[in-house]
Amino acid sequence: MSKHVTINQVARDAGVSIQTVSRVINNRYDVSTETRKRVKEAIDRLGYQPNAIARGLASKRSRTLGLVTFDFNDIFFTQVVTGAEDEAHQHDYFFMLGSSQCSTNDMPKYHRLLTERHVDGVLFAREGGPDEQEQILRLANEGTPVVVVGFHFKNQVFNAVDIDNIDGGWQATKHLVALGHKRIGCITGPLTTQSSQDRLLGYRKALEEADIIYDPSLVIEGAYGLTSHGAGYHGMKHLLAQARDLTAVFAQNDRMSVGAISAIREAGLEVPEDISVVGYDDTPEAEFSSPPLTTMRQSNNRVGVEAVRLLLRIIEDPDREPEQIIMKTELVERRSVAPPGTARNPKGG
Amino acid sequence: MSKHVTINQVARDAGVSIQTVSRVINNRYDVSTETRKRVKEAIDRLGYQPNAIARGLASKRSRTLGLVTFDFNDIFFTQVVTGAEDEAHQHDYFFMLGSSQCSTNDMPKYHRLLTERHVDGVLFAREGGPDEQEQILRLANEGTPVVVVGFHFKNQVFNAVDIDNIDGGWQATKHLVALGHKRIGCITGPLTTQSSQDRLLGYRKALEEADIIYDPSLVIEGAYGLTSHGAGYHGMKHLLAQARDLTAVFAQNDRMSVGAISAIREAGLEVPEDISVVGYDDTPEAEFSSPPLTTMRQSNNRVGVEAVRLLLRIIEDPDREPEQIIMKTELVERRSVAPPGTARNPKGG
DNA sequence: GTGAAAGCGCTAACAT
DNA sequence: ATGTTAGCGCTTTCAC
Repeated sequence: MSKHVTINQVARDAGVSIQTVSRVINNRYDVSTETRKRVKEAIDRLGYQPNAIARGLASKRSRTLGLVTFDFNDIFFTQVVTGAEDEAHQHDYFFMLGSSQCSTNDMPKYHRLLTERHVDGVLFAREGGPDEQEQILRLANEGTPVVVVGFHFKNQVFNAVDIDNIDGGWQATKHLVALGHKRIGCITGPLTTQSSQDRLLGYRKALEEADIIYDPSLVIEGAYGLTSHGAGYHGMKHLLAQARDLTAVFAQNDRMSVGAISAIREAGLEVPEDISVVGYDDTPEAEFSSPPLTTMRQSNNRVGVEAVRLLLRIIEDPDREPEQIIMKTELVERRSVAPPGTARNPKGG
Repeated sequence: MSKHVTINQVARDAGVSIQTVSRVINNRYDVSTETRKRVKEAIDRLGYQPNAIARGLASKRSRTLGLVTFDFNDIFFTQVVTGAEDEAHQHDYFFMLGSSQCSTNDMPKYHRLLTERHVDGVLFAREGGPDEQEQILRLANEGTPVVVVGFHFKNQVFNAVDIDNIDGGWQATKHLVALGHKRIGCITGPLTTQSSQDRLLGYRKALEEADIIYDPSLVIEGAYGLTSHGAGYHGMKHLLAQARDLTAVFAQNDRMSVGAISAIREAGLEVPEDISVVGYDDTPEAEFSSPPLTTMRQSNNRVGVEAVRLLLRIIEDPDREPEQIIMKTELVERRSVAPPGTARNPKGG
């Protein structure tokens, strides 16, 4: 219950008007060096901290950003959030959480963030369904600063920071193809998400380039988030039943890869001797799972940082042209991949 | 840029004064049913949303909570956060993120949350060092509503929600002991954390009860968070070199277990035939790693929910007695554990 | 039960 | 370069 110092006391202490103090804390140029110094001293002396709530009310800028995430259990998003939070703090912004699911007939949380808490902008770190995407577009059209992360709109340039998933899927698959694999399975993420579709597109592209005919029965849909491991496991079981001549799998995230490997082992097969596995994300477990995972690496932190920078730019200049930042991925080679036919004893051994 | 409806317009529309509207939105009892109805209609008609910033300034209650986490990459905390956020929203509270590390000579983020953003309370979902703990105690003494999660103070009752880690470590180890294991290794979390110390305490207790002499050379310190896998891997390598007669390991989180299993395999041994492994957390990967992990399960979401409830109670009544909520853990049996000596061929085969 | 007045701590627009 | 005057949109007294 320590009494907070107000701008008033600082003004009195420094022998200036409230206004002048305001100018100093807002770094305005029109204050004489001497006055500025005097005010700053008073601020330090009294330990004054401007009240962000009052500033927000008066200036109509809350210096608060809304954060909408699907869940904190997907490594991509948690890393993005970490980067985003850091960058926001650098600019004296704070994030407010608006992630949690709401009861169906409720208003979306980000809406409340906008109308009640008056956040200056919103970072969407989840790919919602078409409904939500439409909402996002509408929001942006109404002039709300919005940046999306982890997906982007294909038919228009929208403020977004994303990973080049087509290229990622292509690189992952091409790596397998280059080693001589011809029967390559694919366990996708949820095909409602663009990232999964894109990674699948990259997969197909790599096959085409190698004149390998695309076989839909080698593709099975998995899941992101907490259920990934299970999805990878069951997906792999299915693929194994589907095609015993499979020699490689591209699982669209590392968690699914781990689940897939589990299923492969259960079938009495070895990774990579019988079946090679490529993951995606280069999560921490990738390096230390058995075998260590060949996977696609991307700087998710960086995605968060760039997203906040972009969002801040939009807040400064709401009329600026939309900008789409697509970042690259790189292949990390470990031990879950080998040329086909390296099994010590043929299949099932 | 849609003009926000203000309380003024609602008052005019309903033909009442501003205060009456205020009373209605604050659910005060001293409004006649009829007036209340009229006001509510006006609110709906105009789509009025009270401006939380203005309310905060006037009432000195921001309806905002500060959230301090170590990082979002530890499953315990992310799940706690998910539960906490949900519960907060139910009570019209929002969370502000104050997690990120700050430059050394900077003020801690949670301090800015308190002095600048005027959050009504702070949830500490990380166990900082002694310095931070002292800060937390000081904050609380000054009357700031604070709840800590994931650890608690042993020498005093402080507002905290935590897991009974001693019991958890005891259960995990006892399970191994009951199967006949005598040489049981332990890969702890960072021993600077209470949870790791407690789990270790439980481990020792279980050994003692079985008259197994505690051998410090079987205990090695690992890590939480992103580096867990690596720590588990290296820790296990170390243990294996240290004691070839080891038949079981209690790794204090699932990620370390996965890393440990990797190391065990690399040494040409099998899990659980040669070495049994018990993890902790029952993370999603536990079920689908190979082999599926026997581990300790706890409801982390629930921890978050209870923490917010407690925090809200404190905010309502700052003078209430401190309360410490310690939740239980349960063992989940899967396939990473077997009685000792089940190897098909003896060690190294 | 309802309204009028005052003010939360700051910024904006205009003065000087 | 600095001060004055008005609010921002609410809640809080305290009237009636």
